[in-house]
Amino acid sequence: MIDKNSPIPIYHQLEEYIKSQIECGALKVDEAIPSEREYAERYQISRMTVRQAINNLVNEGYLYRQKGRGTFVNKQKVEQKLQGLTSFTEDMLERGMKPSSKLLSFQIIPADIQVASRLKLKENTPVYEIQRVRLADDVPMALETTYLPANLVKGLTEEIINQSLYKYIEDTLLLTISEAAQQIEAASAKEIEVKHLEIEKGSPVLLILRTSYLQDGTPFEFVKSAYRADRYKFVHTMKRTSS
Amino acid sequence: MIDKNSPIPIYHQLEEYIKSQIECGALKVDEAIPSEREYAERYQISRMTVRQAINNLVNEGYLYRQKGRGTFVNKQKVEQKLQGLTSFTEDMLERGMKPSSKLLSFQIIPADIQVASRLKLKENTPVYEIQRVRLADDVPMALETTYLPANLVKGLTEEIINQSLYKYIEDTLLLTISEAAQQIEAASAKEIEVKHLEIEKGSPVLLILRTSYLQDGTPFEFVKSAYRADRYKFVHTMKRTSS
DNA sequence: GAAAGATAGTTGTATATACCAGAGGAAAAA
DNA sequence: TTTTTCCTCTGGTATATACAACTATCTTTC
Repeated sequence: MIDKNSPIPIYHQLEEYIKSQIECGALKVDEAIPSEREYAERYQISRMTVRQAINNLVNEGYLYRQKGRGTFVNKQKVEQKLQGLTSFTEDMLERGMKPSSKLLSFQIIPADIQVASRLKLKENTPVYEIQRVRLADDVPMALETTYLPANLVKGLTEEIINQSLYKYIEDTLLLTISEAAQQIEAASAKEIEVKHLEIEKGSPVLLILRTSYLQDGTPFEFVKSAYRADRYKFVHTMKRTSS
Repeated sequence: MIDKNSPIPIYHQLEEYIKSQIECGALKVDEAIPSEREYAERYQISRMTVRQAINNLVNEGYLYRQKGRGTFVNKQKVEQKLQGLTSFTEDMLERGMKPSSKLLSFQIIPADIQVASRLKLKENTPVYEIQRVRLADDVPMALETTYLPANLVKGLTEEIINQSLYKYIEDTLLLTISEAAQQIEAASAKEIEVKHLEIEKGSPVLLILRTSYLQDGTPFEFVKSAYRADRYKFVHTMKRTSS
């Protein structure tokens, strides 16, 4: 279960293990999980390491502690899914469509002023540029250009981006995607968009500029997307913050 | 500053101290705070204790870490407020512009199929229809049509809607606005939008359809807005919900 | 039988130490 | 001058240990 020689931190392995135990029902709601000392003993790791794993799960709301009694499984939080930050792939699946991509270009280039500013990098810092036509049910839906700091996502290959970039970032690089700021506007299709989206010149497109951040606030992704206005609507929910 | 004999845990004392330093401006946004080792040395406490204090502040969003560089002060939550549900008036004030309106029509009409569906009413139920040109710094920004169930917001007058509708609903009718669902798309300006927004035929516009709900889930407002694409961008933030 | 005390188990706080990995600048080499 | 190497700073991970504070149970005492 716990592999000390793995490059994945022990506390993270334990976190995943406990989470899986909760999800498969081996640990039930309001039931005490094994004590910190027991985990330490069982897997021959330090109690402080166990604490680090449990602390994270407490912060994420999976567990709660009671001094002198133990640590218990929390009720699953009912997430409001609609407003979540999702990739194109996740978005399309949610809408019941089959997502696919056509890769136009994939290269490392020096960041121009806009990209550098969005990713909080110095100008000309190397970044991946990935340009794709995004398809839904095999019909062009959007023209998307993604920029990633080259030093953050080393070893990116065509294969990976054909799978799920977000999955790679979260599961392999072990980075935690936290939040994103989006800017949405309407525009007339430019030459390149006319060509790849198979629309007429002057047709309206929905432009979405997104900057995504890791938990520590580091920007890790800047995406420019141009969606076909006749095929795509952006949907989200908002809460009223009482003044 | 740090009292080892206090019954208050050391890490908590340090937390409060760092927070006060942020609030009084001694530590500025995006500025590095002293390193963990420096705090440990300065107050003769263990680095792990310092880490515990800083961890908590990171989890609460006061600080963010960057491996190899240091720990930095985060933007205050006030700057992260943009995501809230706001009226046009509040939105423009937030952007530093002067909002105003030109009332085009104000009447009670039977709900058509779209409006009835959005407000969860039967067709032909009476609703207020308010059509306005929204101006920012005296320049047309959007054409907006609002629908309100007549039985929910009785006694609506032109005066009230020239003030703040949200204020009236919350302060006078004592209804609590909870959340809204929005649908954002791009389109080409229609005849009526061309006329009132002073744009050319075929210009792109940003369409925003919003349904707002009270705390008990009752829809109380349906708004159709067409914004000038060259003057308005919709901005918001999203959180990543871990799968 | 009821109250008081001991006991064992839990999490909470704190220290000292060690090594790893990323970032950045200084020194050395080309 | 430009490139490379190295050193030192940073936070990240992990261990071992100790005692405090709280909870629940068992045991003794009244």
